[in-house]
Amino acid sequence: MTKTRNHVTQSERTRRATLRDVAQLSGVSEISVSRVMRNAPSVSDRLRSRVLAAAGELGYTPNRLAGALKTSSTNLVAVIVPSIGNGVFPEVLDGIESVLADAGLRPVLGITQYDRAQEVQVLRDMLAWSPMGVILAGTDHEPAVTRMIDQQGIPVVEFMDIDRSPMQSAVGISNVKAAVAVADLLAKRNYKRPGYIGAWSERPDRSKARRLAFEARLVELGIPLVDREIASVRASAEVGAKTTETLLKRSPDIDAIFFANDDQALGALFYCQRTGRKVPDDIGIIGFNGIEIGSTTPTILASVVTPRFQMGVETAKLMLLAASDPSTRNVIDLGFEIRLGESI
Amino acid sequence: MTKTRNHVTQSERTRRATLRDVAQLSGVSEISVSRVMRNAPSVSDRLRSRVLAAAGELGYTPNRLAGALKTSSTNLVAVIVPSIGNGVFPEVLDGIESVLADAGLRPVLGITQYDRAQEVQVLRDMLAWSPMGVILAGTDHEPAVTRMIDQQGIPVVEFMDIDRSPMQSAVGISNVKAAVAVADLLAKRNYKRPGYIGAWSERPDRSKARRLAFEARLVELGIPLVDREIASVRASAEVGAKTTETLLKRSPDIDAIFFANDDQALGALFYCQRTGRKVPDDIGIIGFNGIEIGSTTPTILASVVTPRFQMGVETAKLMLLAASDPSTRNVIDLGFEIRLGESI
DNA sequence: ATATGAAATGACAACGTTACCAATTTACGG
DNA sequence: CCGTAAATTGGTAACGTTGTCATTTCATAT
Repeated sequence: MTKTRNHVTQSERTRRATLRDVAQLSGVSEISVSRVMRNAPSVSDRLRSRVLAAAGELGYTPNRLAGALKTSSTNLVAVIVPSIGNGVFPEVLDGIESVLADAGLRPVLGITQYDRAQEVQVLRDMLAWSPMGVILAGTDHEPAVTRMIDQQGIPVVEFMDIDRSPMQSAVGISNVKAAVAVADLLAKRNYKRPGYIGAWSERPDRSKARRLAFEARLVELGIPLVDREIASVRASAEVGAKTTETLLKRSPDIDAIFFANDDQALGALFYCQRTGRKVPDDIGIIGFNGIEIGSTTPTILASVVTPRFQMGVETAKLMLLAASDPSTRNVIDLGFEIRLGESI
Repeated sequence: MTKTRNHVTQSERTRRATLRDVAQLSGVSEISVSRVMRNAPSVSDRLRSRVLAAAGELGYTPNRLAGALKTSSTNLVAVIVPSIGNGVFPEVLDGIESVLADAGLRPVLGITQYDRAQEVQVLRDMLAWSPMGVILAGTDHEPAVTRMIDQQGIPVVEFMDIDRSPMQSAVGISNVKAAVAVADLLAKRNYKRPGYIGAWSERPDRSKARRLAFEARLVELGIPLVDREIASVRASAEVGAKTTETLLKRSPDIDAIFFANDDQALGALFYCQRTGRKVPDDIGIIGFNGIEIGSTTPTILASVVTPRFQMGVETAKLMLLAASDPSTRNVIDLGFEIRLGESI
């Protein structure tokens, strides 16, 4: 037998145990240890228990780098989102993780800061780890993204909106339908002079598409948009108050505002109350996403409630499905619900 | 030369390009290609450009599984948190990611659901990938966690609280100091009958430690805690309203409540206003974390403001430091600030 | 007992990369 | 133009695992 190591260095002591160590201690072959660790079939109980004992004694942990190299498959899932600080993504991520974890898969996180070029770079970096799949936010990506994923031949699931057709599968809601529904609601409630407020963190096209659909519908309804304001910073309640102030100063006769997110909408709600405007009598407010706090405010915030956790769950489920059947091509519309609240 | 593949299968076409492919196309050795891809020194410009051309043509991406196996080092950082749906962790994670990304490192995400046993399991799973470091929430872990990390000999940084001594390094605030500060504030504002409200998502000991410190200080100040209520579900505004109702029904003479989180505190604030209790005249409310919305409410929420993003940033920086100098042992107290607001 | 097939076990060669050393080329002073 | 050192290039052997195939052991029917 070849003596690979003929000098026992200090690192010898702390070296991570390998299959070989376990095999030697338990007096079986390496491949048998491998089979035991993987719960592969064709292993006798006697051998299994002997191996497990040795593995326990050595504190052996399989080295997935080696295993993955050999099988060229990992339990890693690349999850790339625009942001994670606040807003909707943490909740979606929560749903994703909960399903992946049960399936023994691990999310590897990438954040793009809403920058398409960064998405490409992050994806490239992640693909070097041979993830078994990729989860992306939105359906609007650089061509390179599609190309790289196609080349790897792994499943992709896109979550958030389903207004454009996805690379393979997608889970989300129709932002267009939501925008139309809000416009219809405003008309039904007899608002005549609607406005729109968004923010930087709503930059991607799904938000723009939503706004355009909103404006188009308003025109159809005969109550065209009076004015809009898109903050150039991340959405927050503070910013919501500021943008509302700006918008109302410029167009004081606006009688309802559709916000691209609830943070701004709440800020606006509080701003109006502080400045003596009656909501919804003087001005109607409706937000987007249906964050929890909005349903407990003294004036309950109207909002388009999106199923964020469930979106994550369904996204991950679709990933599992695609893993077992690569031909999977699904688009799941989770729909939305309008919480009327008391602000509209 | 050995012909490794003598049958060109269909997969041959889609097979991911390897060093060998690039080497053959560019007419250099594999090791030279490796050097070019890693920007290793001792490569002539001529060779470099030839290799890069070939790599580009083949769409070659290095296989990190192989590289990592050989060097037994990765750019992966295991990040294990109790939860991610809402609350403080997304913001910390945001800070962590922003620093790691700049350093070319990737967070691999693990969620424990506040379950210590799960933390062990998740960590074990992640260590199989030989991460270059581990980031954990809190300083209270199963002995197995410490053991496994020690055995791997990699850096750990614990973030959140720094009241117990960390395995290696930690970044956070002192929950004990914060609790004492709140108790002192209540005394100074002449509250006499304080209460405490927490929730399930505050389960770990850092929250308990905070509560105990709060109670102990109140005793010292001669205004012992009147009553407390710990919701057995995740914190939310809705739950905050409910727990407040329960607490005040049981102990109607409570004149101030310290909440373990701002979600519940906001719910309580709204609940009191809805039910005609004047805040802070009838009852004082102070929360924990200082979430943004609390600073725009008509009655600004008093809260202990914690530097969550910065906590993530400093945590990741410490990880980088420990990566270059494994003997790093730091404890960074980021401190907190009390936003007095208008609710206390 | 013996034949027969199934179950259990093992030997060996990869997977794609990089560390380590050796070989070759280049640069430059005398 | 030569010798020497530095810079550049390459050969070989791992890293720790698993797929493939061969070999051994075992159970069962005859």
